[in-house]
Amino acid sequence: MKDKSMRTTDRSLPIALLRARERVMEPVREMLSRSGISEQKWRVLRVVEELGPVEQTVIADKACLLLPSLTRMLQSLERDGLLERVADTVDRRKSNVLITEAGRALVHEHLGQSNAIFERLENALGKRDYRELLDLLEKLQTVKY
Amino acid sequence: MKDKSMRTTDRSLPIALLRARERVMEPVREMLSRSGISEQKWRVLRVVEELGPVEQTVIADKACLLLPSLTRMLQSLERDGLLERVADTVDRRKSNVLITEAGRALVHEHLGQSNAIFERLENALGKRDYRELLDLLEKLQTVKY
DNA sequence: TATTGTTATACTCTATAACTATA
DNA sequence: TATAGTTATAGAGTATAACAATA
Repeated sequence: MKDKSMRTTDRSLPIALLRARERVMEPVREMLSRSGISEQKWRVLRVVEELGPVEQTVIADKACLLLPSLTRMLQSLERDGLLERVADTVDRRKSNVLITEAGRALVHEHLGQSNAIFERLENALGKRDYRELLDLLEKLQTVKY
Repeated sequence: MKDKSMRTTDRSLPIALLRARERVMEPVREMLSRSGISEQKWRVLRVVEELGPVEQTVIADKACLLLPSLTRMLQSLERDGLLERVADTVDRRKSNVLITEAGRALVHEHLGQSNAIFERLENALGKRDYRELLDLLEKLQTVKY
C-alpha cells in the first residue's frame, strides 16, 4: 500500500517543470542544432541582447549558468564574433559584455522561428492559460520562502 | 530601438521554466548533496518507486534522460543496492526495474524533507496559485501542437 | 577582506552511432 | 526489419577550489 504522503512525480514541481521544459524545448532544439549553437549559448546571447552591456555575474544569474561555464562560453562566442567583452572603466575587475551586429542578427533570425513555435503552442494551450502560466512562473521566481 | 517582436526572456517559456526550476531546486540540491545522490538519480529512484517494475524506456521518458545515460545510472544504483533489474519473462529484450527495500527507505526519507520544502513554498506562493501552476504544467505536458 | 572573473581539474551528463539480442 | 538495451566515444556542462587582480 502506498504511503499517503507520497506525492506523485506529476505533482512534483521540479519534475513537472523539467518535463514541461523538455516538451517545449523539442522544436527549439531542432532549430538550434541546425545552426550549431548550444542551448546554453543561446540563452547567453538572448540575455546579453536583452540587457545590453552587462557584467558576467548578471549573465550567469539570468542564464542559469555558473561563472566558470560562462567564462568558456564567452571566449567561444567572442571568437565567433557574436559578443564582445570590454573592460569596465569604473570597476576594473568587471568586464561588460555586449552583442555585436552579427550576434544581434543571429538572435533575431532565430527569434523569428522561435516566435512561430511559441505562437503555435500558445494557441494549442489557449492564450489565457499560456499567459497565466508565464505569470505564475514569474511569480515563482520572485517569491521568498 | 528594440524590435517589438522581441519577447523578453521573462516571457520566454523555456527560460522561465528553467529559472523557476533553478529557484525551486536550490534547497532540494542542498538536501541531495548531503546524501551524495545526483539530481538525475533522484528522479530515477522516484520514477521507479512510483511506477513499480517498469521498463527502461519508460523510465528514460519519465525522468527526462537518454537511454545511454540511464543505463550507467542503473548500473550504479544497482551496485549500491537501491534498484534491481530483472529480465522480462515475456519479451526477453526488456528488463524490468524495481526498487529495493533500501531504495524505498532512501526515497521516503528524502521525500519527507522534500515535502517540508514544498509545503513552505506552497504557503509562500499561495495554495491556489501553487495548484494552478501544477495543473498548467501537467496540461502543457499533454498538449499537442 | 570581499568581490570579479579566470584557470584547473575531476566528474557527470549529453548526444550519436554502432552493436547485441530478441521480436 | 524493428525494438530494447548496451557499449563506445567525443564533447559539453557542472561543481569546487585555487588563483589573480582589483576594490
